[in-house]
Amino acid sequence: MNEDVKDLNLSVVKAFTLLDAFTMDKQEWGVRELAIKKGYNKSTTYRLLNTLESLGVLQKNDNDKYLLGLKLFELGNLVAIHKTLRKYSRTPLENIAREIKETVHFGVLDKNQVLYLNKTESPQGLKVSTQIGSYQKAYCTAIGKVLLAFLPEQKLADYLQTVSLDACTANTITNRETLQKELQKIRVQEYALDMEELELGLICIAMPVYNNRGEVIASISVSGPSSRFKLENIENYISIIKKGAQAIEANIY
Amino acid sequence: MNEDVKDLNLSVVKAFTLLDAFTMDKQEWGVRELAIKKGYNKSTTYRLLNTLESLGVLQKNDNDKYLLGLKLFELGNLVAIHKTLRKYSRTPLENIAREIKETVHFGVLDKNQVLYLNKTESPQGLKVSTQIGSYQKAYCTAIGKVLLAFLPEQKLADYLQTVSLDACTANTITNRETLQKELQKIRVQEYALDMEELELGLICIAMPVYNNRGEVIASISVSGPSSRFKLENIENYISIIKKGAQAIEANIY
DNA sequence: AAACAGTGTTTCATATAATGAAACGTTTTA
DNA sequence: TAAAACGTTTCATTATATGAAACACTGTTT
Repeated sequence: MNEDVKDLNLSVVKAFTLLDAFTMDKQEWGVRELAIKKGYNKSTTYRLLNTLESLGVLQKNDNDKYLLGLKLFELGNLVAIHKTLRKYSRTPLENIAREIKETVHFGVLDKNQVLYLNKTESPQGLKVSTQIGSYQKAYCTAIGKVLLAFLPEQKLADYLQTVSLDACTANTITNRETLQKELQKIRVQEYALDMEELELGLICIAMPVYNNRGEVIASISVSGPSSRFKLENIENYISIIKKGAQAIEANIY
Repeated sequence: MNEDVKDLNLSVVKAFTLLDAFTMDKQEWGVRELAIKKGYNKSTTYRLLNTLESLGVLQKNDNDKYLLGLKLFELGNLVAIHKTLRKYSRTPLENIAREIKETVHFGVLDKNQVLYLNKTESPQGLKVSTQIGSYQKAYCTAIGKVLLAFLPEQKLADYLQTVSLDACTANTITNRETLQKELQKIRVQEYALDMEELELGLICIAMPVYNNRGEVIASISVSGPSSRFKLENIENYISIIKKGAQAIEANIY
């Protein structure tokens, strides 16, 4: 946590630490509960929240609870990195979803995790739902395994050394050597499968997206419940996803 | 500026003031230039930027310049308010754009300005391009005029009293009474036109989106260059946009 | 090659501004 | 009706943000 002890502005750190408490699962916070949650003094928390509200970073609900505010929406839309990727992935993802009728995700690797940049949800009732902008473990998702597989050798080695391979389901790869072999296989076949490795009942298939220097910069996945997702369709899926990947590749540098 | 003199955390205010310097037009900032721009001390600016970087709010470029970071992308995607609107506007906007082949915008009123929540760009070369999450003056845009027209009486009165009607082009409505009459007309006909009132050569048509209590909560617009945008097509445009508005209305509460 | 200008970075004494315990109003719950 | 729960304000204290100046590094100019 306190790695470098650089001389940071503590108030600003606290402010963003407070903001981190706002998640999909808990979108509303009162002063007191947030102070307790983060271990800050009530007064401090109160003033920070107040400050953030006056900046439009937070806004108050009817219940006097705080919510993330539109300033963050504004700033979030200005983030330059990956913006192009998001923009040009939209239509191809939709085309894939239309053909396969399952949820399609688009992500990159950031800080050794999968960062979801875009998605198109399945039109069907039973579907996967991931939060855009959220992170997920790389080693147990199809997208993540694709991105890991095509990582430069040294970066992959670093990852494999430092990552903690916790089991999410009984199928999760928790052994470094097994993972290494899996990644080798993915490099050859140019797609990755996630056979309920992250979540029981959830199967995904992912393929790489290349830039024009031949580097893998992103990945597309299709996810569905194991009840629908039949392995005999894989060849079909692959060709549809490949088409989408190429459509994205045509637009990026 | 210093309206209430509430006791705010100044560091946090400064941090966000720095972030506000990052715009579409200027996405990169160095320490020194940003310090000068905001009138802060170089050391202070340096430390704030450093802090923000360590939080992932900013990230460094190759050139040692700072860019908005992925933390903001993450937070921006969690902003609950208007999220539903964004989600359900996507497909209808695309359908409109496909039929009309012009850029389609979707926005709400926030702090008396138009906040753009979503868009689908025209497939044609010559097109309007607005930044999602950005704000625009209400009184000289079609979306804005629709949203003003259906504002509760008191709120509209407040707006008309306080707004400064600056001319953007020769066509901008700069007279309060003229604007009031225009809004009256919009209420009746249920659509607004922007005849080069914001920008020369740019014409827009906008229509309201209602919630199920009959209140106007958002607006859809179609924008195109005056060279293409013919008034004889208006009836056609109206019916296409109306269809889109209804598709959105079907999904929101 | 030396001087210079333009950067980011670090230092350190100083004063400002963030801090927290406690008290104060409200509203909600028992 | 008491008590608990919550947001808000106060005020003395001390922690910490501050800024001028020096430093280090880079590329440009003379």
